[in-house]
Parts: sequence; structure tokens; C-alpha cells
Amino acid sequence: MMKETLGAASGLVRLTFLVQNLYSEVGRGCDLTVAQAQMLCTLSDGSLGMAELSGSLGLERSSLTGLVDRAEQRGLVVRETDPRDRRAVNVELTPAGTEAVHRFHDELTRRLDALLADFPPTERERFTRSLRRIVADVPAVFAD
Amino acid sequence: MMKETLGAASGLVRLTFLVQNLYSEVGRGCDLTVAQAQMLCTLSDGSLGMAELSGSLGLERSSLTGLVDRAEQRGLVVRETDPRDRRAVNVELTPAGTEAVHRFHDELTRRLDALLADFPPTERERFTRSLRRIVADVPAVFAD
DNA sequence: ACAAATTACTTCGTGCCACGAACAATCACA
DNA sequence: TGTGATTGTTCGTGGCACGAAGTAATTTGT
Repeated sequence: MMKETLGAASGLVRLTFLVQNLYSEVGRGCDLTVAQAQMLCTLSDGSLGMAELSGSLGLERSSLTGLVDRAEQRGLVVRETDPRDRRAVNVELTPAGTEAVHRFHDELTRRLDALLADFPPTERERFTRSLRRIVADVPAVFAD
Repeated sequence: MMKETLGAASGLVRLTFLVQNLYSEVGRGCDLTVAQAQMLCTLSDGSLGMAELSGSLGLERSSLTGLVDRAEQRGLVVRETDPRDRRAVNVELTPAGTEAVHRFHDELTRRLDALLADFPPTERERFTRSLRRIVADVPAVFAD
């Protein structure tokens, strides 16, 4: 009896597993956890308040507090209070954080592109276009 | 100035983010954590020893112990000692575990297939084929 | 046959991550 | 000037993952 062909759903799950592993492996190389890397990527477009940031990352605010605490202790980000609204806090990359996120981004991009390296240009282009279509309305967690 | 087109790497990251969220959302609906769901899916092909299981999931053995402990306490799996090798432990789904993983699998498949629902058949087929090609040598974490 | 190496799994300590409930400070506005 | 919403934090709980060290059973080498 022939082996069943892998369906779309299974393929998506395996791809996710694969990318997730890459993500955490590259993160480890930059001394970043997955959550930290995601946060830094989100911040690389510019500083954000805690509420915006938790929205982008899909986390509760209470979860974010500790994440920012640890990143701040490692010197990757700083909190700055907004003079306009003294409740609000802006989280911003430090130079070290910027450097880390660049290293992370470059290496990850390299490794991800390598996944498609064997594709003929037409197939790669088509695949990328389909990807874009699927994720059209997913918020950016990754600097583009 | 025109907005840059999303590259393949960014698309992969966003897709992963999206699928990961679906995964944990569906898991929550079945009262399963992501790690638990992954373990149960891996076991749905048949019982495995701790070593095999930690290999499939990409976890250290010491991490797996607790994962199995918690799943066992929830009645999802059982440990059975192998009479041939009294060091070895086989982890096996209980009926409740089997039921949970089926519900999870069905719902997740439904939600993932929905991502491609708008694709014309040709594009969907091509996309799936490309997926298969990328993940060809990734171990199954998901029953097929 | 028996000591040494190996294998299978667990325990322990550490740290990170995420949630929800409860709270303090500030702002908006009526 | 209050009242209600918003911003962010604290606290308690639980889960996840790692590595080092430990226990028990099997295998290997002589």
C-alpha cells in the first residue's frame, strides 16, 4: 500500500516546527530567547508603549512587564516615560539591542532563505507570493 | 516611495507566527498546552520510549520527564515499563489522550486548511508541493 | 564471571514565559 | 471635581526547558 501524501495542514505544521527551531537556534547564537528576539524585532521599527507592544506580540500586559524587565537588565532595551502621559512607558532599543537584533535578523534571514535555495526561481517566486497571500493581514513581528 | 515587497524570509516568519497562534489556540480549546499537543500527536502513531520521544520532539530527556508527568497526571498518557528492558519506559496514549489528540488534530486541520481556502486549486496544489519539498526531511510531529 | 562502560530515565536547581486578579497612578471628560 | 477608563505593575500559580548529577539496569570487554 502506498504511503499517503502529506497534506497541506501537515506541511504547514512541519514547516512551523522547522522555522521555530531555526528561530530559537539563531536566537541562542545571539544570546536571545525566542520571546526576546520577537520583542526586539518588533521594536526595530521604532519604540512602542507597553500596550502597543503587548498587542503586537499577542501577550497580556502582565506578561510583557517581566519580558521587558529581563531585556532591560541585559541592556537590550530601556524604558522611557512619556512626558505627555506620565502613565505611559516607551520601550526603546539600546545600541546593544539594535546590534543584537541586526545580527539576529541577518542570520535568520540567511538560514530561512537557504530553505528555498534549491528551488528554481519560478517556484520560489510562486511560493513567496502564496506566503504573502496567506499572511497578508498578520501583524509584523519581524522587521522587513 | 513604494513599500518594499515582503521577502520570503519575512513571509516564513509571519506564517510561523500565525500557525503557532492557531496551534496554541486550538490546544487551549482542547485543554492542551502546545508542548502537550505536540507530544500527543507524536504518540498517536504508537507508543514510544522516552529517548525516542525526546528525540522526535527535540527536547532533552530531563525536560520530557516533567512533560510526561503532567500529562500522566491529567490522564492523557501512561508509562509502561518494558519487560524486556527494565530501564526502559514506554509512553502510551490513554483513551482520553487518544480522544483529545483526535479532537485537536481535526480542529487544527480544519483551521489550517481554511488558510488556503481562498486559493484556486492550482495554486493550493503548488503551494502544498513546495511545502512538502521544504519539510521533506523534518520528522513528523503531527499524525498524517 | 565480573568490573567497567553504556544506556535509560529521574531528580534537582535555575531561569524564562505566560496568565489572571488585584492594585496604583494618571488622564479624560462631563 | 469627581467618575470612569486607561496604563502599567505586582503577585501568585503553573508550565516549559536546560544541564549537572544521580540511580538502576544492561552490555561489553577481558
